[in-house]
Amino acid sequence: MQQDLKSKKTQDLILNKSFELFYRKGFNKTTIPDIMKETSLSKGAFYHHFKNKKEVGKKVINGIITNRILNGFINPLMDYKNKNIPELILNVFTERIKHFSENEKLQGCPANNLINEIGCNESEFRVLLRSLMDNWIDVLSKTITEGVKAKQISKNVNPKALAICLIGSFEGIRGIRKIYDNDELFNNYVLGIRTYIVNISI
Amino acid sequence: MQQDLKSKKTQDLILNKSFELFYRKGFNKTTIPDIMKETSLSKGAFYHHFKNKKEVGKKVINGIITNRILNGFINPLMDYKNKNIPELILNVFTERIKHFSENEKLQGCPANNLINEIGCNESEFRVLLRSLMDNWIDVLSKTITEGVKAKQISKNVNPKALAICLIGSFEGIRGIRKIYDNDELFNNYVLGIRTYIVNISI
DNA sequence: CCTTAAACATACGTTTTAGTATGTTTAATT
DNA sequence: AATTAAACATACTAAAACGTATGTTTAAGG
Repeated sequence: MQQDLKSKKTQDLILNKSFELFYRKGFNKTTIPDIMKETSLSKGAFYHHFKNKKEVGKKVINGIITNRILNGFINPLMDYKNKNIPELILNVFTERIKHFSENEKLQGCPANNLINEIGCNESEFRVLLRSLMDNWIDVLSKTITEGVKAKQISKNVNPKALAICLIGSFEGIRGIRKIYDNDELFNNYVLGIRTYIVNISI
Repeated sequence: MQQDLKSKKTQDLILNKSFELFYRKGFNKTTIPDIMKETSLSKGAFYHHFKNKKEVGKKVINGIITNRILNGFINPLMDYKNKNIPELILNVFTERIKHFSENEKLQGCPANNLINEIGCNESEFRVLLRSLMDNWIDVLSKTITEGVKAKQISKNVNPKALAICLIGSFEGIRGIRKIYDNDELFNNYVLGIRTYIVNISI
């Protein structure tokens, strides 16, 4: 039984280090020797626990990356009761961005990086990333719908369209920010989104 | 003199095929043998004309990719005289997207792909891509400023903030679209941006 | 305690790629 | 026409990566 724990622990170690390298260097630039050097384990350990890099990639998406999006951006949208919804949305999409670490600013969004790097070339990754985005879009749409119902957001707003614009702009900006060294882009993004949200708020 | 022409022609051939492969497979996944197979030339030809893949990458960015953005998205913003500027912007950012080829839908934006794939890891690419984006942001900001001056856009709008939101959302959506197989995302994006533009128009 | 299997480590074979070096052809110059 | 240099082609080297095969250690179970 204790062996199971050890196995799980090394698998998690490999997955965590893999995530960090995928995030820092990209999936394609990361090699299995790269990963195992970070873990201080051998190549034998890697192939004992995983079939190949692709399997690791899928588990990183389904685990670490999905959880990051869930914890950071989806779950916070779900407890909208007794809250002003435009304010909640503004908080999730613009306040949060201000407190990103330097790494998160320079390295962008792990999910969006993967989508752009191998989006159209790996159908298995594609499916996983798509259901992640589908979920995000869905939850945000529903939150916006609640905002409309609560008469906090204009009835003219199409919830899914707004959701997609918010998520799209957020990911786009996090990508473009990678080629800059200061926060001007983020600051302007916050301003522009605030204007949008204010204009559709009641 | 005719030799110069031939040299230029093969260089262009290599650059064009490189662009296609970078666009389709990504920069890192594209090898020099890959490129030369497409040109039906030998590896000797490659190293006769270029130092390495990185040099090709820089020339592809500065040439083909920059020109695509210029022709498709920057220059159309520059002749705003006698035009309704909100309409012009809407046209550039939403009408254009509807007529993308299937490849352009599945493969996203070449510039944004590169930004996300190697944005923070290659300082020379970074500089080139940044000046491209700077130019885009600048031209769009100025066009929006003209719209404000012409009393077609609300004075409450910060031109640079709006420019960055428009470009960011556009690139973000083009990225996310890569994991989908239909136009629902694009259609919702168009709707959401239209709402934004309409709300700030006078 | 002894067996056995899991958890690794080490070594190796194969393939791929970058880059070089050298050969050959073509075209410009004298 | 002969020379020369550019425009390629071919062959090769070295390094790196993937994946495997086989060894060794550790821990669980009878």
